[in-house]
Amino acid sequence: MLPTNTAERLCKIYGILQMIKKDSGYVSSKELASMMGTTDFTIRKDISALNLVSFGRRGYHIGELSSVLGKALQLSRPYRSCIVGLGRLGSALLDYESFRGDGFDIVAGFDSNINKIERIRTQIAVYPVSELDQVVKNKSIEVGIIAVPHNSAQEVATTLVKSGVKGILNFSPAQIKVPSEVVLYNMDFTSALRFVVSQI
Amino acid sequence: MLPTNTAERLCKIYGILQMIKKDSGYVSSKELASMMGTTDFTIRKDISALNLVSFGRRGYHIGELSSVLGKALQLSRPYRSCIVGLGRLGSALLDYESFRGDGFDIVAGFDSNINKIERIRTQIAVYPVSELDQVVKNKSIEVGIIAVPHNSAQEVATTLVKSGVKGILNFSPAQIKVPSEVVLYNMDFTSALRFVVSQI
DNA sequence: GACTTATCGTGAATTTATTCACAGAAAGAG
DNA sequence: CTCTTTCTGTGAATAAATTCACGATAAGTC
Ligand SMILES: NC(=O)c1ccc[n+]([C@@H]2O[C@H](COP(=O)([O-])OP(=O)(O)OC[C@H]3O[C@@H](n4cnc5c(N)ncnc54)[C@H](O)[C@@H]3O)[C@@H](O)[C@H]2O)c1
Ligand SMILES: NC(=O)c1ccc[n+]([C@@H]2O[C@H](COP(=O)([O-])OP(=O)(O)OC[C@H]3O[C@@H](n4cnc5c(N)ncnc54)[C@H](O)[C@@H]3O)[C@@H](O)[C@H]2O)c1
Repeated sequence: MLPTNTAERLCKIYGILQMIKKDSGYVSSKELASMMGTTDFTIRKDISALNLVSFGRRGYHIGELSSVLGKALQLSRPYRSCIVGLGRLGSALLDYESFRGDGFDIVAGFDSNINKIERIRTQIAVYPVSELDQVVKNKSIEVGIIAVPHNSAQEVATTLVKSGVKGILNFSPAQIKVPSEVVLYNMDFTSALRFVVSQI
Repeated sequence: MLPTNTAERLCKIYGILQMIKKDSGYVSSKELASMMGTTDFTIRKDISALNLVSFGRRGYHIGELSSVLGKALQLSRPYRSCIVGLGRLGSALLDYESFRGDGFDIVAGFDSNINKIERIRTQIAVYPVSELDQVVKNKSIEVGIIAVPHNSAQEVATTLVKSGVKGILNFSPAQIKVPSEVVLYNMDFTSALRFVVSQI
């Protein structure tokens, strides 16, 4: 498996490639490095983990690199995903159309508040959280996005895992636990802000 | 200065301490480790960088550790912050009351859309983005949170830096550049989702 | 007060990540 | 066709981060 830091950077590179796809067909390690705030050797080392052979003095062919990365990172097919908790943040995520183009198919939203579910206006199907297990199984949802208050986060995570979700993106500040075979990534805004001021 | 990973974990620890403050007065490296998904030696090494002396068989005194961490990470005073871009995400952030309790004083919001500014209902003062420079200077705002579309992100970042902001949290997927003395942290949801599926 | 136990602090060992240095490949110029 | 330039790929060197091992300390127990 790819080293963690390498995988993280490769995901970033993949995103950049999607954005610049229309531009001239090649991109160099130096250009990528300057966009990502790292060095060209790091980029080359990262990419060299993919056994891509594309020499010359023009850099990497964007289409080719993109496709190799897509395979290595398993990004070449869309992932069925859901959002749990449709408050301020969750409903913003539900409405974010770019996810589809980025390879994430948001196919369901869940909330515990029935009134909220009735009021919500969106293309995406929304359900009471009591149906989470059933819907996740029926729709073979693989990724769960948690946007509930921190005191409900563990409970939601546990249900998601039981229902068969393979990966979780957690927006709550709660420290949740999942079995080691399930991938968990935390996006804690407050921690991020704290890190920023700690580095000032 | 603290090693990057250490600083990041210490911020997380600080957040945990704030949450469990009411509980019994001590917490051990093992407990922290299990909450954070790391090991007890790592926690102890991290904390040992702070020259905290607190022996015994009860672990760390929560109040004491919290105060030492607050000093080391410069978190012991509130930081004046602003949000630029009051769309779906930005307005959710503007409304997130917990930031205040977490030591971040959101004192202004900005948007380029005048109609939006008039319609927004919030306690926090909102301004057209044309006044950003002036307001940031007048209110001595230190931290900027970017929630504008990716094609405006660099422009906003440049203005924030010119106005004197010291740290930036960027929610757009754009790869923005700032002078090295300004702290930049990116929260790219799509990259995070990609990382999750790459690890599945 | 001696004994037991849970926990910390930290130097040393190990693993992981980054950086360097340079050979090799292709594109373009003359 | 040869020379120059601009890239990549990668083994070796360096740096950073994590893990281990264990002595030291204080709380609780008898
Ligand atoms: N809003 C922000 O800008 C912001 C910033 C930082 C962190 N967060 C975190 O993101 C999470 C969501 O924040 P928010 O502002 O959207 O909160 P919110 O209160 O607006 O929304 C939470 C939603 O979750 C629903 N909910 C509660 N328990 C549930 C359960 N067990 N199952 C399903 N749904 C449930 C509620 O009905 C509500 O609709 C929180 O953990 C918060 O700490 C939000
Ligand atoms: N909404 C989400 O859930 C989500 C998810 C992932 C990433 N993001 C990113 O977060 C950012 C904001 O997303 P959003 O969904 O809130 O977008 P949005 O379109 O709802 O809001 C963007 C806001 O920025 C304002 N704006 C545009 N240019 C500006 C400028 N130069 N100065 C000040 N304000 C300006 C617009 O008027 C609008 O109000 C985007 O970069 C998006 O890619 C959002």
